[in-house]
Amino acid sequence: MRRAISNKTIARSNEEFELRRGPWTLEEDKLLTHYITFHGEGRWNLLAKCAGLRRTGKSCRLRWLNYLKPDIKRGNLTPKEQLLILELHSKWGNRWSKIAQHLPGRTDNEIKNYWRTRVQKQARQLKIDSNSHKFLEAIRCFWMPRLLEKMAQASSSSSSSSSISTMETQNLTIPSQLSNQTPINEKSFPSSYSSDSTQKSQVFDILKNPESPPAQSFGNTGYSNSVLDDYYQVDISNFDMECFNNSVISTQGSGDFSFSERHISDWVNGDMGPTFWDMDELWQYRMAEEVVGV
DNA sequence: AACCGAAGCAACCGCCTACGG
DNA sequence: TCCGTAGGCGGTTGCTTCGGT
Repeated sequence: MRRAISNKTIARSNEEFELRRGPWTLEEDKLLTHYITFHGEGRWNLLAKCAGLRRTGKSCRLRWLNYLKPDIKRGNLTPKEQLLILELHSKWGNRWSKIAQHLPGRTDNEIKNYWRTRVQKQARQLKIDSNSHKFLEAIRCFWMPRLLEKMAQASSSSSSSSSISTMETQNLTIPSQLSNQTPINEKSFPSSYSSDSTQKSQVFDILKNPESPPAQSFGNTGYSNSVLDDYYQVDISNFDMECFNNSVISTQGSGDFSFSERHISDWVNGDMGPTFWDMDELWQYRMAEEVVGV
């Protein structure tokens, strides 16, 4: 009997110290949030013990930073956020946390997931290495222009003074440090991007100086209530590759891409091959033809 | 309605670095 | 200088959800 009780006690003791894994429960979230609210972050292992959580310190830290922290922004990435990710990734590569510093409310994990699920998916479908120059060039020439156009369109719909048409986006050149052939400068922005030079230069500053403190980045800091937010805060559900809708892109000269009147005309007349209402189809079709050279 | 594959994402793992003793 | 620990980061895994058949 004594031995039975002893074994039971030992078993319970082991159970008590056994670390939990897997999805967090509501109760655990409450414990962690409550503890941090009153005691602050840091000393994660100690925090886990004191809060009564059977989790590793690492696990607690991750849960807090990626999910529970009050300023975490949920929902789809806006076009401007996507653009910034593309731009910063071209500069820094997989430095997710560094990139995340410039997207207030977004976590490195979220950005990493976005890159892997959305961006790398396209590379896989095209059978090209997502780290290759070819793919980076494709992003610069195809994806980014569409994001810019989408943002401009959104701004034009909210502001009667600035309008943008597809035709106006001809010869669009994307600011990027990805390629040396396209040095970043303020003139790189389409003229139709904004009639307000102040707005244009603010966007330019962020892309040009990503090293600047996050406080000067997008979102609710620095430029809070700035034109940037009014200008680019677009809530477009599931917006990413569908940004290519209606777009027709051609190659010109030394690898620079621009919208061409001829292709627009072709598109209007329905001579553009696959139905371009399907984004993946468009992407694969045009990329295979223009970039991969198939 | 059931099944299945793909996509999305939360969580974990392992490695690296910084720091204090 | 070495060692142990904590924290941070990028890569990977696996569960859940969604959409198609």
